[in-house]
Amino acid sequence: MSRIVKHPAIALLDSGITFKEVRQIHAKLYVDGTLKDDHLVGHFVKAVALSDHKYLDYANQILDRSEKPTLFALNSMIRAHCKSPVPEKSFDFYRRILSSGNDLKPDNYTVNFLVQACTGLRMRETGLQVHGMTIRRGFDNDPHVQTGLISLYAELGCLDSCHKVFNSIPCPDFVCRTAMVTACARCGDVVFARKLFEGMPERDPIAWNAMISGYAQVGESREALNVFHLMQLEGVKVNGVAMISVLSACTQLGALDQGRWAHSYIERNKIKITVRLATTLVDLYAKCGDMEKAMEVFWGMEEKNVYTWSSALNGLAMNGFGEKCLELFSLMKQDGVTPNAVTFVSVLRGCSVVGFVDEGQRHFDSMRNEFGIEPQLEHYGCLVDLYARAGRLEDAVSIIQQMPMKPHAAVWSSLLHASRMYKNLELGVLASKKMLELETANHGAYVLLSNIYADSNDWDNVSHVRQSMKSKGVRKQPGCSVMEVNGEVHEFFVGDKSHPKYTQIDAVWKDISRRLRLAGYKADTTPVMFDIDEEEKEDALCLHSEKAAIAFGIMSLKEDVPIRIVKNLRVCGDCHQVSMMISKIFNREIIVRDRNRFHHFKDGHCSCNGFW
DNA sequence: ATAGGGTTAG
Repeated sequence: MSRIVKHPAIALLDSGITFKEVRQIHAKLYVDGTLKDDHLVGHFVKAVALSDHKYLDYANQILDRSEKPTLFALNSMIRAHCKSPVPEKSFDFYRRILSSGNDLKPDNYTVNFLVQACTGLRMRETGLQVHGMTIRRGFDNDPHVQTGLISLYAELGCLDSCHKVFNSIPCPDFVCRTAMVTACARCGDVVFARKLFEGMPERDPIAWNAMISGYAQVGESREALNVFHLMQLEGVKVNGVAMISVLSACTQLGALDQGRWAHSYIERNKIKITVRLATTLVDLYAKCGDMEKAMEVFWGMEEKNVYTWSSALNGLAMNGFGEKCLELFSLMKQDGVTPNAVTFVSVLRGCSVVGFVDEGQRHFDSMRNEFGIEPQLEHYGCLVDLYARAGRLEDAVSIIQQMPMKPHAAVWSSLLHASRMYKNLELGVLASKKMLELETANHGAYVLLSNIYADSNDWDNVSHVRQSMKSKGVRKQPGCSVMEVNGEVHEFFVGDKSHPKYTQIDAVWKDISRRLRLAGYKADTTPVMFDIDEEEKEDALCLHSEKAAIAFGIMSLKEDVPIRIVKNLRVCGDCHQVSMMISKIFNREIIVRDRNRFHHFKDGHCSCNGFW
């Protein structure tokens, strides 16, 4: 048997390479006879196939010219396809192995890549078949395969199966345990994930990252940051991947100071700023309301991908800079970056916040016509919102009637909000009824419906709505505001008195109320009627969570520091008005991120111009 | 000659 020496030209293919170069190398190898050796063809096929998904078809052509493809070459094709956009093609090459008669037999590599292909496909049946096959062929004791199966079942959402596989392994190594930590966290059992993590005899940086991202992905951002601190205490080396999860936790919390600290940590420790990491930074600053900094990072990036552009576009739309969002979208296209379905959600929202109906419609149409993207439910939702906000309620209704899929509650919710804003009782009633058909327990729909009736002084119906709400036992998701002061995250719940400085907050709020009343403020009582429980209403000190947060901000932050609040629900009309007034009376900038967008309150105005 | 666990946008 001859020794296999890799051709130097093949080594060139390891890094990013243009198609032209691939062809040149191919020609060279053909001419010098290298491709007569099937083993070397295997090398070449692997190098081409793995260097870029775009070259997969070409790699296949090379393979087809091979007299007898080697198992290595076919495995390489399976491997390259299983992480491509078309994992199903992996099975074509598996069939080629099987149809080669006795010449070739699937080995542990083959099954491992097939398991990964199933993971990419997220197809239960296929996954189960491949699992059965690994057992039949006796590869279910292979640690790589076992770990792959755990990841597969996690992707399928079958936590039970993950446990079965995991429990069948007598002594799982730390790679396998890490996969299991991720599997549990993704499938919703973050408590067990933590238990496994704590029980690991050996934890490398990847295991730590799995735990941090596990918490970040289920929204337990504070615990994610806690684990990150533990990681540092233990002296584990932190890398860029961990920092992505850390930044993402800060983003969720709206913890700008901690996010800034993480950013400087990255720079201090010379952690390589990849496109992904920088994109996360753009998202961090955008979602913490510091759009200037977000764009500074964005423009500073040498390489940007569709995620990067989409983050920036989303940030601009969320922060109310609709026109800038649309300008940036043009630049994106000029730059040759192809927008995808996610990008269009941000673009359509950008149009929405500035009321550019026609332009929004044009972009919507361009999805299919120019980019071949079939608009999804979300896009129709944006379109309805676009027309509804602009007051074109009838157009919004006709879109809902004509959309090719069943409208979801959010679509009706857009119409409902707009109906109230434009005082269209009839449509408001229709929208809330439709909304409640879809989500019987939607507190917001009841509140808005009752507000609509209250607006038109229809008190019979107000009490009717109220009763049906009670009889159905609808409970409000408790309002919660989060605010960071001196790098510490404070949480405020509606009517909650547990904050250590509650007494002081209460006193400050009383002072604020007094000055608001002096300035002519009258409480908007309609939302109050339904936004709070009986018990709370009797309590003179009841505050929506953002009011408590604002009071705490005023007493804890210097005057020139903006008060930044993240809220889990939409801001109510009363809080919105109060925030505008406080921004003027106290000369404070208040930045509230609610469920959907930002409100930048300054000098008595809000960036949303009353549309939210 | 090849393989398993962690990461970004709605």
